[in-house]
Formats: sequence, C-alpha cells, structure tokens
Amino acid sequence: MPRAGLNRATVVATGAALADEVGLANLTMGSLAQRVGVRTPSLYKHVGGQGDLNRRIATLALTELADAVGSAVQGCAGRDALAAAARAFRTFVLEHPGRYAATLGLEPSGPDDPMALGSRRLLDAFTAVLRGYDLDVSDVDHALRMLRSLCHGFATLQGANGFQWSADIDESFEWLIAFADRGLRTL
Amino acid sequence: MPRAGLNRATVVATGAALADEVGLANLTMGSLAQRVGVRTPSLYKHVGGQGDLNRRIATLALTELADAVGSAVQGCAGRDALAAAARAFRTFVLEHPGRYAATLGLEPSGPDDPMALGSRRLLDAFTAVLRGYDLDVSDVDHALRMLRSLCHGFATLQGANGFQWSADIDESFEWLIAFADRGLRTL
DNA sequence: AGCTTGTAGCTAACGCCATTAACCAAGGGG
DNA sequence: CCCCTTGGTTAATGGCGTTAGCTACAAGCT
Repeated sequence: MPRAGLNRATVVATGAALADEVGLANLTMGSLAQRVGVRTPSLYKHVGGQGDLNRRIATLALTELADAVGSAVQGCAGRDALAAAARAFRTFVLEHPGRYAATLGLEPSGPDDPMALGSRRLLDAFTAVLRGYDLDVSDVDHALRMLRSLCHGFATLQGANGFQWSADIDESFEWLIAFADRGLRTL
Repeated sequence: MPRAGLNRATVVATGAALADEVGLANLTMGSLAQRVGVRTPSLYKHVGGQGDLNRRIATLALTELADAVGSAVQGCAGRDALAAAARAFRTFVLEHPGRYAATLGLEPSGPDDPMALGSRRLLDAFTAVLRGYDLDVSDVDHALRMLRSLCHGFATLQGANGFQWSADIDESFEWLIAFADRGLRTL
C-alpha cells in the first residue's frame, strides 16, 4: 500500500501533541496510529514501544522547555530574569501538560542520554537566573531546588485543578515570584 | 467457598498499601485481588471499579495527610509550626507515594464529598500555620498557595528522583523551610 | 532497464487488564 | 427450618500493547 512517509521524529512529535490534547495517560498506541494515518503495529517500526515513546516525548519536552526558559531569560537579570523564567516555565507546562507529564518519574540512563542533556540545559537556565543575585556558593544548589519546586509545584497543581478556592491564580503566581525575589535578595 | 470476610475499608486500605509499594500506575485490580486473597471480579462487590477505588484511596490519603499535618502543628507556632507542617507533609508523601499520587488530578464531585472534606482539613492546617505570621488578609491565599506549591513540588520532585545532583536533599528542605519562614516574617 | 534488497506497511495472533453477566453457597432473620 | 441477602465463583467481552510473519514499495547496483 502507499507509504505514509513516517519517521521517528514525526511519530514522537505527533505523540507529544496528542498527549497534550488528551492527557498522557490517554495517549494510546492506537490513537497515535490513527492520528498519523497508519495501523498500530506500524508504529513499532519507528519507536520501540510505549516506554520508548514516552522517553522520547520527555526528551523533546525537556529540550523545548530549556529553550523556552533559556530564551526568556536572555537579556534580563535579577528580578526580571526570575519572573521571565518562572512565567516561561508555567506557560510551557500549562500549554503542554502531556509533554511535561512525560518528563516526570524518569531516570536518565547515562550521562550522554539526550534527556539528561535537556535536563542540564534547563538547570543551567535557572542557574543563570540565580547569577543575578549574589548568593553564597553554598546557597546556590538549595535555591535552585527551591525555584524548581516552586515552579513545578505551582504549575502541576494548577494543571491538576489543585487550586479550588477563589483568589485569582495569575495574581498568586506573580505574588509568588515577588516572594521568591525578595527572599533571594535578602540572603 | 469460605467467605474471605472482606469489606470496603479493607479493600481500599490494602489498595492504598499496594499502591505505595508498586506505584499507583502499577496498581492493578488483579494484583489487589491476589493481595486480599480473592478473584478479581469479587472486588467489584466492594468497590465500583478502578476509578472509584482511586477516589477512595485519595480520600483516605487526604484524611491521613490532614491528620498528620494537623497533629504535627499542635502546640507550635510561627517557624516551628511551619517546619513541623512541611516536614509532616514531605514525610507522608515520601512514605506513601501511591496514596498521594491518587489525590492528584481529581475534582471533588460536590461540597459534601468526603474527599473535599479532607482537602479542606489539610488546607485548614496550613492556614493555622500562617496565623503565626501576621499577614495582611489579602496575602493569606497567595501564601497558602505558595506553601502548597513548595511542599508539593519538593516532595514530588524528590519522589520522582527529580533532584539528581549532589547536595544533600534533607539539607535543601530545611533551607527551604528557613527561606519560606524568613519571607513570611518580612511581608 | 531489470534484479535485488532493505524496510515501511499490513494482518493475525497472544496475553494482560477492566468489566459485566450469570451462577452458587454461606449464614443470619423470619 | 427455610429463605434471601450477600460475598464469593467461573465465563465471556472488549480494549490495550506487543510480536511474528507476510507483502510490496522504492532505492541502488549492474
């Protein structure tokens, strides 16, 4: 029959898009096959299986996220950089919940795993933000983990509808950025 | 044949324990049935299905978590209360990852949903912590979300092995508590 | 051009999982 | 003592991921 002209990159990208639409848990090999116009087993010619697909989506997501945060930070420093990074992070998670969910709970296989590379680039972007505050070296790792926890926690809780009560969520996020900025400046 | 003497509570409790052991995603009706010593379809006499089971595990988890945080906070105030609440939260999530995972991404069906009740009690415990800092009323909701994001983010990232690099994780968590305390005291 | 060969697609089949239907026995309340 | 609620059973269905084995497209060599 006519070749569909698929390749690994399109399969992974379509899978990521589908995961964003229907949720990672509902990303099924059948639905992905249908989306790319092929029968289910054909996907295995491009991808090792669901685990492998998930891993590749995670790698894509981490790369994109690192790009987004990295370029948002360009040209800012201090509080502006912090706000830009945090907003870019949250925007990405809310716009691409499936991709982001794929990145959680995976261990990098080795140091040259492209996933670990994306992870490191993301970390570097946040490290650059912290360079705008003159922290003691012993504080940098902790501050990094604090920022990551804040961004990850807020974004995933919002994505999971974890904030039920009244106050405006965007306002809370800006408040949170201001809080972190104040804390970092007075260390 | 001989009755196994099951009831809803034991099924849910065993399901929660199993989810903690093998991960919520690997909690299967078959494995749970085996654990309680019964054939799979028998579970449906006690529980509506996998979704219902998940919901009941989440309710149990939220109740336990609210109890843990609530009693940890008893008799402390200010920084001590904050530290006690945060530690209790993280300990619970790390010791019961399956239960906690079940609580995410669920919408309470109604205002008298027992799950919403547990959720509210947990919220109340954190609100009590904040009462030790004299915040402007307009800040309370934002501060609450900040604390929830911090605790949730840190605990889930640690549980997912999201902290790869070197620094000591417990030390980071204590640093983070101190950071939040300082920020809250200087609002 | 024609043959070859690698490979992207297909169908068929298997096993696991959740769920439902239909049946059966245990055991307490009249 | 009987009955009928109820907690257990086996059998069957449908959806999923995955593998095996086949087919036919298309590129490359002669």
